Amino acid sequence: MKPVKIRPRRPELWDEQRISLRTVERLSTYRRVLEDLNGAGVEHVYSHQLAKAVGVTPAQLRRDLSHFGTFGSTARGYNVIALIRAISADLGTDRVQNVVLIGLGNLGRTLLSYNNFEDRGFHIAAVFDIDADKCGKIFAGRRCYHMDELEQVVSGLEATVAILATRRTGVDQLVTRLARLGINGILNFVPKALVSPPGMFIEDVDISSKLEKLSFLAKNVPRDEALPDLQE
Amino acid sequence: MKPVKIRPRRPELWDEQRISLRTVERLSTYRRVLEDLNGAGVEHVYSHQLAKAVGVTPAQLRRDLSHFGTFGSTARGYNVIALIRAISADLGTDRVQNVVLIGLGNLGRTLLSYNNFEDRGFHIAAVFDIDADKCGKIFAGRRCYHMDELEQVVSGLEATVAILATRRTGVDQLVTRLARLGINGILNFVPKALVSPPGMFIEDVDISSKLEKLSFLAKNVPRDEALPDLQE
DNA sequence: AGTTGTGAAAGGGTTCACAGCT
DNA sequence: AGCTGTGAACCCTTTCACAACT
Repeated sequence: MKPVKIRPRRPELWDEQRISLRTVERLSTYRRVLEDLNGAGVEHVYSHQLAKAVGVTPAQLRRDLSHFGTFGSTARGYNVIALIRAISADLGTDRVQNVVLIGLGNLGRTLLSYNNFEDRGFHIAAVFDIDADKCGKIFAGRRCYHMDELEQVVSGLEATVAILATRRTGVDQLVTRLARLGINGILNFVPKALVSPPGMFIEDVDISSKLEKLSFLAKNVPRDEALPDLQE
Repeated sequence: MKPVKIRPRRPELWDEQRISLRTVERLSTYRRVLEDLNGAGVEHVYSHQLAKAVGVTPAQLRRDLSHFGTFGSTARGYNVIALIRAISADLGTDRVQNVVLIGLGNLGRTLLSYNNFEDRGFHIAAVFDIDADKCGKIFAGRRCYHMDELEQVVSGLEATVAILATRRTGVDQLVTRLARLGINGILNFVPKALVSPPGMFIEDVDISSKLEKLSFLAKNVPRDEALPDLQE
């Protein structure tokens, strides 16, 4: 995975500031664990404590954070709330973002009623399906629109991310349609390798693939090789 | 991500055969795309063709495959069916595997009726929930068992992988219970950093985290930096 | 004494480029 | 001519280890 050149908040770092996407992924988990600590009333945490709780090395945690600024104090470690705020700001989840959901099958409806999204700063603002029977009906408080209304509805939402939970047929055209609407990130549940237009980021969620990985490990890795800290 | 020492099928390669887990993950997608090609009647494929279809470089594809044997012919490239068989054998999905599903909320029920698992060689052989109201009832053809029956039911299944779709409370104890039952792989949908007993592999599926990654990219990456081939 | 942030080193993964083959 | 499989080079990521600090 190539690192990505980011647009830093402080212009003096503009040139050649590169962040690994792995670092970004870990930021999510850091924040989630920090929320737990905060809920438990913890105010300050040392890198080795937080690192243990998320399953990384202290050095990696400190390195990851150092890309975004210096948050720690030598005496007390990291202020939990301040660090949550800082990570949220970097991820862009410090304000609620509208996302669009396409496909209201079993999976789509489950995602729609998945509270975790709202908790983490994402609001499913509109839902779409091709099935005319579903359109007009209300699902988890949202009226379902027909795919034909996509352009019209989405343009008013300022959404940049779409969740794809449709069947395989026609997804490629759908992706280009979304790109034209200003969507530049897709969370893809369709088990198919999408062709991504320039400027579009696609994150695949392939659950079967994870099962296959586990199957491989169960089959090939001797018990004593399996380390407790194996992380993704 | 550390590479993993595997138990090679050919003993002459025993010492120091190491496979990157990234390679294993890609194997899944190779196979999926190969199935498509096979369905379209394609018999042979060159590395550059297959690589383009899955979104990796030809060199990487060849390198990945080379860890498991030599499958290609200089003249005709790779035989599609033979390669599917070889990858399936390596992943361990050449025979159907029983898996266990724990938690029958919205998500659990969706996973239960998700055909993709069966298509890819995984059979959900038993489902469990704590809710006494659900137990005894039939969901997608499977009787729901109570968590108390876990030991009794699972021991007869020869399952090595469990899918966790429960609430957060009590998951850690659940993981150790599963470990004692011979489960050594967990597909975890619970948004919590699990502590993994020795010998246990845990794959987290954190959908919100992927949204956060997309949010970061949308916010920080200049349009012209977003490459069409950005893969995970 | 014990922590953070970070140069430098080590380790791991990807790509290059070509020998060997058809 | 054009492919595969692979040593070697390159690049990216993680870890080490320590100066600066409280």
